[in-house]
Amino acid sequence: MHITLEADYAVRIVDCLARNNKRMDAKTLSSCTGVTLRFSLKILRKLVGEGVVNSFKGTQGGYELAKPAREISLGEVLEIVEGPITISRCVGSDEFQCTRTDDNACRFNKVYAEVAQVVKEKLYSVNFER
Amino acid sequence: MHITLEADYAVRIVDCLARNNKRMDAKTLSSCTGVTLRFSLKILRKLVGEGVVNSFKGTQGGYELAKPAREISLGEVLEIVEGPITISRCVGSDEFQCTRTDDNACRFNKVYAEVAQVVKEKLYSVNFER
DNA sequence: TTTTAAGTATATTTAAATGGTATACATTTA
DNA sequence: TAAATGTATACCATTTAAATATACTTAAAA
Repeated sequence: MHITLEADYAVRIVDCLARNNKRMDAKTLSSCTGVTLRFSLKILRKLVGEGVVNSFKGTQGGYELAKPAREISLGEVLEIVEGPITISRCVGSDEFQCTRTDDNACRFNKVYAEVAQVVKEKLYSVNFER
Repeated sequence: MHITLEADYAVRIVDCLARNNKRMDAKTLSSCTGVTLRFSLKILRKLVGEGVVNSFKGTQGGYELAKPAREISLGEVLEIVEGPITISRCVGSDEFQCTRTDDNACRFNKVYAEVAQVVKEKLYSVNFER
């Protein structure tokens, strides 16, 4: 029940941008966060795609937060990289569907859903403002 | 942020024992839970080792709960199979230790620890009584 | 118009975790 | 003592995660 390294990296990157509060190129971000350049680019693309980060091409190009740090939540960043926060694989309408037929099969899925909800609330209550 | 299939299997097995409330051999448990016999045995060993299930050898042997279903929590079973419930890899004194040195590195680990605590409380509040 | 930096797309590689098997052996009880 | 059952250890296969590589395109500023 861990977050992936990639998700942790994404958090570092957003945090780095939030703390410096200026446009930064991928190379600088890479050394700031300790994430390899290539992998940084990969993650940055996802963040840009979901509207958390803006990118700028050309000289003096780079990345900056697309909105105030206060409006970016930890949960948001994690879900961009990890997908929806769920505990059980059955809960949530993923591609993974439970195939069990006995009625007691999913007795605990209700619990898992509740847990996921609590986790979500907690993670969305934290933002990147210093 | 999912539980593993193995953990889900372990829950099924304990649940099956709790619902039937009698000694059951591995083969029966296997067909009851839909987990392969071999893999059931592997999981059962862990459950026996941690005192959740008792095993009996010989003819009429098999497995039964080592204590009342009410006293076995979902969290307990999950942690037996998955290890300690944590969100970040740094939090919790695992073998994995954070090597980052900048002071902002673990700004979010406090949050992760809180989340893990909430998850734990929720999972330990549910037991296997019908 | 050249340089710098990012975008896109795809593919490969490596490593770790997960899920599942196989073999050989030990114990118990009818 | 034989049949049924559990134990221990090692192994293998698959999947997922993490990281790298290649090649080409687009955009902006000096």
